[in-house]
Amino acid sequence: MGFYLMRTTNLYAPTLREAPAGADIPSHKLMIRAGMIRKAAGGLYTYLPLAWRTIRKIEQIIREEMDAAGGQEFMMPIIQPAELWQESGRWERFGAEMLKVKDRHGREFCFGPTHEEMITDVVRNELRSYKQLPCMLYQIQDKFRDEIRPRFGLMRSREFIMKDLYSFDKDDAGADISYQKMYDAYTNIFTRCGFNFRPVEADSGAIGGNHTHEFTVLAENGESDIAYCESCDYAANAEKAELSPIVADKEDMLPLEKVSTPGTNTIDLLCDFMNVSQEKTIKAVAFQNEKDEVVLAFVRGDHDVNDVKLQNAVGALDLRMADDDSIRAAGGEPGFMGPIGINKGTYVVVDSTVMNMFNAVTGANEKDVHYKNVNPSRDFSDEGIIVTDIRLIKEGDPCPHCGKPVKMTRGIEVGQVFKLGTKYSEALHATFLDENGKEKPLVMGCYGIGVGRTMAAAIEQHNDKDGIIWPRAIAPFEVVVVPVNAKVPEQLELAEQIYDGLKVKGVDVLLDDRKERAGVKFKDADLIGYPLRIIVGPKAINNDDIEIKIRKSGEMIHLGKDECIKRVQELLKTL
RNA sequence: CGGGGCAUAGCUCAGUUUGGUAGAGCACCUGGUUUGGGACCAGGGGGUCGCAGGUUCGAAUCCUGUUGCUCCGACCA
Repeated sequence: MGFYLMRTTNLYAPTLREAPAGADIPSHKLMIRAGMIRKAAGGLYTYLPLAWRTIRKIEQIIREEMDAAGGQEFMMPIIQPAELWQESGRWERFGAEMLKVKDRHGREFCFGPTHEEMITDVVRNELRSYKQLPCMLYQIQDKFRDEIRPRFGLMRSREFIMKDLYSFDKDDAGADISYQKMYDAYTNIFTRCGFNFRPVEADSGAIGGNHTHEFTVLAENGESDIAYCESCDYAANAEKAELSPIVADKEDMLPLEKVSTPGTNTIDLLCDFMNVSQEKTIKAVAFQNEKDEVVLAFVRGDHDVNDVKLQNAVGALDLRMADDDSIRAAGGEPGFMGPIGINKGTYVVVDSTVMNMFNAVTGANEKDVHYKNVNPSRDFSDEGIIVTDIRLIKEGDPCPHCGKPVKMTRGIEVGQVFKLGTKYSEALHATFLDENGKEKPLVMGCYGIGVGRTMAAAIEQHNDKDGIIWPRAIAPFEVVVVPVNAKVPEQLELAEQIYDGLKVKGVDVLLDDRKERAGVKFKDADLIGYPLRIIVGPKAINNDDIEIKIRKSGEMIHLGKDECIKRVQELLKTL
């Protein structure tokens, strides 16, 4: 037929029986074992042909949806001049994650960890009129972030492929429309990729901005904790999920009293000693911000601190656990901290729920001493304390939308949509003239998809003990044709005929013509995870009995040569 | 960055305690027998034992330093 035969003998896909030490999660192990990726260094991977085919299919789906939503594809450099980042203030703020380099003249650059500054610079001189708006530009580009701890293969690598689109509108209403278009496009993309996913409300993080959703694939090995509601459509990243204060039953406020509580430096020990429930205690957690100032957070004993909320509450760039010396310097005592008696000027953040408590127990800032009958509404001076929601959501907490108990699950964040507002356009003076000739900053949005991570997430969600189970849309090949014994000319010829027949119909097909034993080829087919396998053996030659095996269900279909092509096309539609 | 672990053949690992000729399985090459779920037999290639110092007649093994990888905690697509 004149088609180039895509043969396994001509495919660089070195499969491995065992995964190298250090690959821990299924997607990482399987990508290595299936001959898809190889590691060059920590967080740096080569995409071998099978992986690259899948990457390109994912990219193609993204392109189609971005274009349909009005996006225009373009390309920016990966190396970016320091000046732009200094202008936006992120040269320092991005920190060590940004890989900085100097050219031969000593001029400073960075490897782009993201492209807000670049794009704003591109448009600021020539996107000047409201008539040019809205405008959406996107690229599919390598980015580099010098991650503290790259891990899980492509899930958290340092160099990674990302689609990023930037929208420019003349006002908030326009930006909302762009945001919604992208939200819908993302929904289409991840649906087409075969995911079980949820768009979740999220914190906007270092990138800035005020409204954002993360598109999260539900999977055991995800790095995000997701709270979601089965009664309504609420879903949020745990670090974002807001909580209303819990109202405790009213009690008479008893007089504040110090009690000796030797050795009770944890909530568990304290509750045992005092014979009270955790709900009657106030837990203290001490942090330090980037200026080494101490931030003391107080939540109910059975609750945990949400450090993202806390960070936002005090406007910190960075928070870490405080060391004991710093705690003492602030007037606290490790293990026995309380809000009463802390030095003025120290950040004291109290969770809203705590303020509703009655006759609670809290540390007295002296070793082996607690206060009892603490009534925050009476005993915590308003002066200098911050009262807000800093609590981490947990399973069973009331849904912020409908009040029903929420569920928790793990997820892999594969995409994120942001309303940036005018943060970057103001910093970089990217303005346009409106209908009245008035100069205004562009209203921006940015929208990212981690392409490699999307591939990894697909494997996390679709695998079994034998290997990968690709959704058809992003499989490296849709079908593999396996002559059981490629040394038998009749089998090879029939397999080639079927290959040609499928190829004519536009099916993405591979011929496993290796002169290996059948078992080897079957094992590889399962490992690599082609959605369909067509087996051409002696039965096919003698009895016109060709077998189609469906990878996902394991189902085996027997049919004749004449029906084969048509049936494969039908089956593919269901996978 | 903090805390643990590891570094020996392409991959998985033994050998290190007690210093004395560098090993196995898988993979690879040759020949033969096999051929519907990772075959078998015979032969073969392949390692400056992460790197640099030191101790010793002699170091994969002991000492010091260093680098890389990896797992656990704080960042993120």
